[in-house]
Amino acid sequence: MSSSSSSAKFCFNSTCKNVFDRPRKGWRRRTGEFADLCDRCASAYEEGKFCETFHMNASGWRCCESCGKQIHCGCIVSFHMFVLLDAGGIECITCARKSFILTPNPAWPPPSFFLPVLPERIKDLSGKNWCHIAGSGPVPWRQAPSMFSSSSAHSELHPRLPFEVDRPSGIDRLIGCERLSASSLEKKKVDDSSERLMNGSMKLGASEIVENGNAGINCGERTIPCVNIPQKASFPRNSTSNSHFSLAVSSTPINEANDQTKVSGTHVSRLTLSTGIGKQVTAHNGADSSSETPLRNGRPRADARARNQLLPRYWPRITDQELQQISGDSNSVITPLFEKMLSASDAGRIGRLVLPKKCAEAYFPAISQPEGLPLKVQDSKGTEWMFQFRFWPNNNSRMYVLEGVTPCIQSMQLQAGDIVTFSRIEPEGKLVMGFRKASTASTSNQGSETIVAGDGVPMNGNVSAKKTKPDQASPWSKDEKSVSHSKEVLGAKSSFRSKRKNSTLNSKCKRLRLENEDLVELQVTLEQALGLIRPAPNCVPSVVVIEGCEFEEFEQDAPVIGRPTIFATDHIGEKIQWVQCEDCSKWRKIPADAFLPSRWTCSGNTWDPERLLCSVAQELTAEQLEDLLLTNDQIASKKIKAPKQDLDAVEALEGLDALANLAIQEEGESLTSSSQATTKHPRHRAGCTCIVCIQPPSGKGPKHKQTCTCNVCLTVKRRFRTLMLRREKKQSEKEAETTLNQSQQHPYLPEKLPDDFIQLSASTGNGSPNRKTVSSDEPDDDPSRIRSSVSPFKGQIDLNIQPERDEDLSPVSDSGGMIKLIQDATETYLRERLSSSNNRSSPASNEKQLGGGIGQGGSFGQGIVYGSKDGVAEAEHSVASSTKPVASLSPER
DNA sequence: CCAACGCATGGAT
DNA sequence: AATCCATGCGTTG
Repeated sequence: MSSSSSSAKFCFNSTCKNVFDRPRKGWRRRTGEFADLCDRCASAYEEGKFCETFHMNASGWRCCESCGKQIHCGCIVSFHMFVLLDAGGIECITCARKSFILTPNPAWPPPSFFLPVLPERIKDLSGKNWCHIAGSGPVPWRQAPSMFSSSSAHSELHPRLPFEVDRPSGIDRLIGCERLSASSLEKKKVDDSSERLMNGSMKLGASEIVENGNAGINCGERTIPCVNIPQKASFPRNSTSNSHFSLAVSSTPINEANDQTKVSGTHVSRLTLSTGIGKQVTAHNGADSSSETPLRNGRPRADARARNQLLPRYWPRITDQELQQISGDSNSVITPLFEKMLSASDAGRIGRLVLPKKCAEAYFPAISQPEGLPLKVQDSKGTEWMFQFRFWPNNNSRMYVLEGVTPCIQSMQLQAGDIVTFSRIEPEGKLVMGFRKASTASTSNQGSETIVAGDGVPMNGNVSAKKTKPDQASPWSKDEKSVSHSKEVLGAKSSFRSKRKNSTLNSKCKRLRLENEDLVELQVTLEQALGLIRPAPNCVPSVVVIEGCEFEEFEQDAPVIGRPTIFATDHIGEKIQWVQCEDCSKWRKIPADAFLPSRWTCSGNTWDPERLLCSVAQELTAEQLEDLLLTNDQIASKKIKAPKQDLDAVEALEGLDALANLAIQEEGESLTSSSQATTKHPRHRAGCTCIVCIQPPSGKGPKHKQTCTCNVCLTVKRRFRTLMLRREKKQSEKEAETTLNQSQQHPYLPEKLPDDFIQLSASTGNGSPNRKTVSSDEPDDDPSRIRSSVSPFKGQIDLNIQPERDEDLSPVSDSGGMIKLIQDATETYLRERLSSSNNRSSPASNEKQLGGGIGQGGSFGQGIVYGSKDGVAEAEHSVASSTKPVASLSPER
């Protein structure tokens, strides 16, 4: 492998030139090879004293801004010893590690710069030539952009290297790569890389480009036509973002073994630690590529398999915390390999984790027999698990699975939507499995890994209470956010809708996998949305506490969307609201019963003519306002405490969520895509709560007796009624439209039970899923089928019915529980419905009130009810009512 | 009857 | 159009 170093018999240290018999490896040269040193120099290097020993008289010494320690900044030997500070100056790596400020530093060549992929002619630049560049003074900033370019291009082609630890957020990557160039990701590598660079890069001025002249040399003959790349240097977009890097990897020089992968990784890790370039590199991390393979002298197997790029969704985004967790205090080098969001079946009790083919082939042992191999994988706690790594033949291809993962998954308490990460500990090569809960909210100052999304309870969009997070209790109460919140909410909602319906908007959303940025957006907007939901005028929501969560139920009128306000009591004890003007952000006092349109300004302050103008000062002092907001936040944060600790509760809530989602799903769409962070499984809709999706691993769900009057059951019953009413409404509308009065349909019967409803019911109540009798596969529009199964005249709902089989009216196999519950609900519903048909009142009138009869929206006192046909209102309503069984009919289109 | 296994299917990319 | 992969489902023990 080494042309120069292996043949060299002299110490690479030009000031030494000792002759040695057995070279010891020193720093990594730009060629990717290592400087062969004599014992003495190698020792000095390993002790971090090389520059002190040999370069004391050289230029480029600077002091750490924190501890004052002197670092030889201009030297390749020491470049891993410091980071460049944004504000200028440097900080030694020790201090940087402490302060976690390893922000991207574009100054240094990318790791790839040093990797052994350079053409031979470039290798000749090593040694003193390089010293002239790097060792002669401060970091060559001017080279940065071009280096980045090559970095980007190159990193694209390399598996993720040990140092390449994403910031938890990964947002910049999303921006720079996944989001902006999503469409290009699957293209050929060259196009791909170029495009990514273009998209992900900060455009540089022409002068900078020119100044990057030598970048081209370095790029040389790489697969990526680097000539083009400097045009669009891939500068970290998020240079302003608060990123930091994992420092879990060792920054100390590591003696190299024969493993080139590790070698480069080790080297690079130093590099990254010192420069932060890694973050930029991670913008394309993990993307193995065929083009790297022949160039690298890495482990043959990995290279041979790392022929194809991993899909971005498998790129490891392991966080520093995770890495540190994995690596512990050791100096192990962690190589994040890939990650995967658990699908329902992955997390299910089958115990098979489907591995992305390319990942499996790239990073796991080669297997030729379907039986595969036992694979030892260590989790982050150090527990070792033995899985069977195997494959099935599939369409002339293979499908790789990891079998026997259930215990591990359970021990990690993972569920669909959570993410498992696979890393490798070097040099042992041990596989480590980490995980990241989908619900892991953003930590501290780092963008969000994912905002609550996967585990459903809060983010299913079903909590209509004024859900807020303690730390963000009132997003709309903050000026900067309140400016556009109302528009944003509606816009975001419709945007989600669009994403779900129109895959052309964002192809990545086809799988309903929300990228981090979306999630951030979602968090904000949903929060805002929840803040916007108001009981309809004259409607007092009943508050139900379910498993510690407080829900508002809108039994009569669906909640409506309006301007968020803060309810308070004024000094004379009168109940009031405070509302913020969208234009001037001043807070105005309005009556407690006032309902405002989502966009409200002072000019709408009809209650206080003196404060009709934005120019008029607000009544509240800053202090009062602060108190108000604080109080509001506290109240809000009290409202929802997701009982995550209680699995049963979660499951129960998920059940409710499922029911809640029905209304949406009926329409074939859902706002709850946020809850479905996992890949949507093709035969189920988003938010699917079928057996596979929601069953607890053990298959044992919470059981409810027939007579159970717990909140869950009651709510389910109510929900069912709502569902029936909606169905009925739909049906009657259909009838009205077609003016086919001879419809054979019993007007009070739903055409069918939504599939998911059946599934949920069966699974929730039965606890012993039987997928053969619970089918959601085929949309069945034949009313007669399910109708028969829910026929009140049979007094039973056969939740096990197969929609395909009319004759399947077998009695419920369920032991009672939820099915009975639904049965009761059905009866109740029918009873009520029959009586109300005599004096037609509630549902219809509600509907009229809400939808204005035509469904085009109407006004409510001071407020505005968004029309039902714009889709948004419906969506909002769905969100609002999702945990609130809505007895009234919501406007349907 | 049930769970596990392993292939087939079909939606998504 | 090809491939991937989530998961359905028939088969087997």
